Amino acid sequence: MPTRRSERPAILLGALNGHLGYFIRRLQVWVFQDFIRTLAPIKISPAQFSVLAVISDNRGLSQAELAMTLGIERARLVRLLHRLEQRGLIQRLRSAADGRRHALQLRPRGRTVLMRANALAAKHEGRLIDMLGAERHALLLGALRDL
Amino acid sequence: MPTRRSERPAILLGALNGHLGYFIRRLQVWVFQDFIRTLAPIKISPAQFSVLAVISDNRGLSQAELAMTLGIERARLVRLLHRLEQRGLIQRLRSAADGRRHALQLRPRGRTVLMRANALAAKHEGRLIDMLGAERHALLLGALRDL
DNA sequence: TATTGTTATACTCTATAACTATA
DNA sequence: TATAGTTATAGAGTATAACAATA
Repeated sequence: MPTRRSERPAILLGALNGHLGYFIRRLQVWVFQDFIRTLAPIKISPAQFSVLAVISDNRGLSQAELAMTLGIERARLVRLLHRLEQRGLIQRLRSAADGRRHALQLRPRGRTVLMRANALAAKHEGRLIDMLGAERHALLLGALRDL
Repeated sequence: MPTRRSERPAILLGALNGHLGYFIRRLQVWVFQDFIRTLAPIKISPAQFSVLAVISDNRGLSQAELAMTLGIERARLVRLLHRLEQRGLIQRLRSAADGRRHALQLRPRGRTVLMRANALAAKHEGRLIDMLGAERHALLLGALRDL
C-alpha cells in the first residue's frame, strides 16, 4: 500500500507516462527556450541556425532541397530566407542551368554570423549536457542521429 | 578517403550533427503530425489530450497547477479549457475554500472521449515503436521519463 | 504536365504584459 | 501585497491552396 510522503500529493501524469512523445515534447521546449535565449545577442532562431548551417555545408543547393533536408515547408522557407537575405547573411542566385532554381550561398557576413552562432550554440549544448548528464546526452544523440 | 556512392551527393547537416536539439525537434515534429492525424476523428490535439489525462488522474486540481505540471502558459490554458468546457468534456467549479481557484474535473462525456483518445493514442504509440524499434523506444522512454 | 519559388489564409503556439477578483 | 484566472497583443510555426515562371 503506497503512502504519501508530502502534505500535498504530487500531481500524476496518468496516461502520459506511457507516451514517449510527451517527454520528447517537454525536452524540445526546454531546448528551444535555452537556444533562443543563448543566441538572442545575434538574433538567430533555431530554424535560422539550421538554415545557415546547411547552406554553409552545401553551397548552391536549392530552396526545395533545403526545405526537404530540414523538414520545413517550402512556403515557410521563402520568408525565412527573405529575412536572412535582407540582413545580408545569404544570397539567392538564379541557377544558370535551371531558371526555376535559386542557388543558395552564404555571404561573408553570413559566414561571420554563423561562426558566432556556432560558438553560442556550443554553450547551449553544454547546458543541455549539464542537464541530461554526459552519458545520457551521448545515449540520446546516438539513438536519434540515424533515423 | 571517402568516396561518393550516388550521382547526387547527399546533403550534409554540418554543425547540426552535434546538436541533440535538432534531432529531438525532428522526432517531435513527426510525433505531433502522427498524433494529430491519429486523433483527428475525435478532434483531440496533443495539448488537449495531455490536459484531459492529467485532469482525469488529479480531479479538482487548479488551472495554475495544471499549467505548471504540463509546462503550458496559464494564459494559454484559459482558451484551451474554455473549448473543452464548451464541448462538455470538462467542468470548472469555483473552489469553496479559495474563491480564486477553479477545481477542474472531467464530465461524463469527457471520460468517454478520453477513453477513445487513449485507444487511438495507443495506436499512435505503436507506430512510433515501429519506426524507432522497440528497444530504442524503451531506451528513449527510460532516458527521458525521469528528468 | 511537373517543378520551383511565391503569395495568401487560417489556426495554433509562445512570450509578454496588464487587468479583476480574491486572499 | 500576492495569487488565480483572464484578456490582449505580437511574433513564430504549421497546414493548405493556389499562382506564375520555367522545365
